[in-house]
Amino acid sequence: MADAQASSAAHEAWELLTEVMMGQRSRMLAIASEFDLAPAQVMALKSIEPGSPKPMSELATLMRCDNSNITGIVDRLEARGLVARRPGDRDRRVKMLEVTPEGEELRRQLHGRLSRPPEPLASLGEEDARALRDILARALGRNDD
Amino acid sequence: MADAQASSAAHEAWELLTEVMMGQRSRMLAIASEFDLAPAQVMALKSIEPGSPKPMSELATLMRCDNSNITGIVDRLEARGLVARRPGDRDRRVKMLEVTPEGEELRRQLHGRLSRPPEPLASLGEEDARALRDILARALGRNDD
DNA sequence: TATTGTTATACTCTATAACTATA
DNA sequence: TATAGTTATAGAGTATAACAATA
Repeated sequence: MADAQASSAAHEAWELLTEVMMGQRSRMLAIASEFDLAPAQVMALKSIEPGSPKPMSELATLMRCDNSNITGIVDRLEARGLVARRPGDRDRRVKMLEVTPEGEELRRQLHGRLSRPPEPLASLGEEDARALRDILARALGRNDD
Repeated sequence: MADAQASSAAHEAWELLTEVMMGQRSRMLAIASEFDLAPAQVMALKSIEPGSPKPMSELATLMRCDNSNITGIVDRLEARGLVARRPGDRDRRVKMLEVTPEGEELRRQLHGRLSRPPEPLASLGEEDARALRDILARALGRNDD
């Protein structure tokens, strides 16, 4: 019964969180189209960190989609000069993805736009913002004790 | 400078929140495919509440997409017997969308799967869960004071 | 034999523009 | 003229299956 009580507050929190997320959908879409990128392209670009090339299959895993999709997504990013395919060193079947200088710049701009807290969070008082941060850190297992 | 401090905690909270949301993506996709629905179809079905028919244009607004997309999405839901188009009472140009009994049942099942808090939230202690709920309620303007 | 990435195919989502039937 | 919904079209994402090169 302690369990039922516990899940009630978590349940309500999840419903509110869902609402926050839904509210961000249009913002994300707007930012993506600002940069003339499809949402999947944004996700791919965010996933490839400068300085640490990734096999295509790893990108597929991160994006939870089939390898065959990645071919097209990377084709389009490569056509725009944002990422590049490089042959793998050991296994000649794999192709490593890396961000070009242009890609890095766009990535920076994207991050600048996406990392800004949306209205609901920005409107929180300092005390609430800190408490929220700490609770989320615990939820994600970033224990600071 | 109080502002810079304030946005720092909100900023960190937003980064953590983004992480929570990303973690839910595959869950959402999995649940959608469990019911043989595309993500946009899930969103449409969730948006049409039983007992309160909606014009197609209103669905387009809710889903942040063009009217023309809604035609196809509703076509497929209607072909599966989940929603129905009904002529508008006053303005004969509009078509009202309503959920069929089958649609209501599927909606119920969907909600049952989607409304369950995901791992990070479910793992929170009761005190954190309540605090999280209250902070999110304030963030969304659900003031209880 | 198994795996990485590609290609071919088919379906869904998306926006734009042109169209219809109403208003 | 303007609006609600459709159709036509084109581009992008998605999964499946078949394939080439490599392991």
